[in-house]
Amino acid sequence: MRRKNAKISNAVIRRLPRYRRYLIELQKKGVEKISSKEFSSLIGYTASQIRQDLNNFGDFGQQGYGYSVDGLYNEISAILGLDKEYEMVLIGAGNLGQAISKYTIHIQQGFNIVAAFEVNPDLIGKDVEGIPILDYEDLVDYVEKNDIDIGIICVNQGNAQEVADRLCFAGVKGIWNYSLVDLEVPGRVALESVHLSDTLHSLAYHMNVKRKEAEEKAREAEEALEKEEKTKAAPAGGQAQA
Amino acid sequence: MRRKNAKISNAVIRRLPRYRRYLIELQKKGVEKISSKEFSSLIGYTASQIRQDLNNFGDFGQQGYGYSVDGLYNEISAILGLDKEYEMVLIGAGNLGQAISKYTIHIQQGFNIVAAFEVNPDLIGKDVEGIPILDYEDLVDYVEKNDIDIGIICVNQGNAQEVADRLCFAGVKGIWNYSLVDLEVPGRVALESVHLSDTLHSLAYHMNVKRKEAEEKAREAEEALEKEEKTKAAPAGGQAQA
DNA sequence: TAGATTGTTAATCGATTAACAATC
DNA sequence: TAGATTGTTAATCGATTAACAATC
Repeated sequence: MRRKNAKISNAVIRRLPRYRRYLIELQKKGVEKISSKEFSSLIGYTASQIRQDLNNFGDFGQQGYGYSVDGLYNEISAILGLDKEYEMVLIGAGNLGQAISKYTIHIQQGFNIVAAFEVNPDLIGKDVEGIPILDYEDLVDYVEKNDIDIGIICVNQGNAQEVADRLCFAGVKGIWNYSLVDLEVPGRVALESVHLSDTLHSLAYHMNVKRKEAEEKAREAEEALEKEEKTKAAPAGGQAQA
Repeated sequence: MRRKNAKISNAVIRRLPRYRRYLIELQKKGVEKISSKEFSSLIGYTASQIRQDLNNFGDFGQQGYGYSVDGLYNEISAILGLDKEYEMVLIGAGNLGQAISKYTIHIQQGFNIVAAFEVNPDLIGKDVEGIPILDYEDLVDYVEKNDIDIGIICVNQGNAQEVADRLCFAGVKGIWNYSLVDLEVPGRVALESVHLSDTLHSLAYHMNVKRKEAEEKAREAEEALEKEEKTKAAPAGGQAQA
């Protein structure tokens, strides 16, 4: 199988998990093969885009046949690195941190959260579904000794960069950031930031656009109605166009 | 102030909340004005892009001066609709739902969560920081009677579309979706999906790319070293280029 | 006024879509 | 083989960057 080595655009990468989700659904339904055309009508990307995307990584299909659902699922999983295991720590065991951890433990196979870290003495010593909550001061030591791959940052804005610095110093390979800040990390560390409030603001924008559209439409309908009534009031053919 | 009416691309919209976050930081620091060039070095977009983005909505700047930090903050907030209030309900009061609600209540001014809905009888009748947890069967009725704007979906995959259907039927204007599914909603309803696992998978991909890059580099360094040692072993000037 | 910086048009770059030859 | 569908090249579309005239 041929591999291309050009840099893959981020737009493509963001689509891969979605392809994978739909492939899981197809597997559940027992579907064995799918053409780019069928996949297109399911997932909403053009068939052309699907073929282009996949061909960034190899020739996964077969002319005249399509793509094997199992095969494609395995390929995409491997491309995303989901055939590997990851050791993770959580920093900030508040509501959001605890929820994200539970969510990850239950839904994400291969992503193992092994410890949480806190500054709050009321939480240190407790646990989140079996994950011990340790003292934040011991973070660097723990990450180094236990070869942690990923740090999940769920602390408040002000401390997020300091947490990231410690994690990078201690040698993590990736950071999953839920704080509101845009972190700075060295080039060797991968960073994925989930700015929840940004998504809410984007939602608010789109709601307002739709509201304005609806108002505009209502206004036009009203005008049309008024015009009609005027026409009715005037004698038929009264005001000619000329 | 002139307003353009062409459709704004989604790429622009996604940048607006980020501009706003940086403007808040500038306000905190007491900065009163900023040029697109200064803003660029802060936020990481090009000065040209910043001016283009803002000019989609109006002439917010002043030649020879720059942009007023307060003024721009207010404009962007208004564009995003953050000068309004929103009534919200949560559907699915599990770990993630509760955490998202608490997060939203505490951090997002203007977004009011007024009720949560559950099918689990152990949760119905309890509350989340003062928000009552009600019976899911009463959702439509409650949304209609209380003019709810936004529904937050934090239920499991299988039920998400059904929840969305009920919310849309009851008349919400927007849905903030945390389920794993890509929901179908009528055109009049705004939808923002936060696929947390997709972001984790994207992180895994980038980690693996960086790992491969590092391995490649290490391999090259080793080869270079081997070559050097061979050269050292051979007599100086032994193998000439000619 | 001169200098600075915007708003906006033009040029470039990149991503998506269309078309079709290759091939199963 | 004929039909179907991929892989890939070419065309189009859209977004970003550069350049500069307008103007504070």
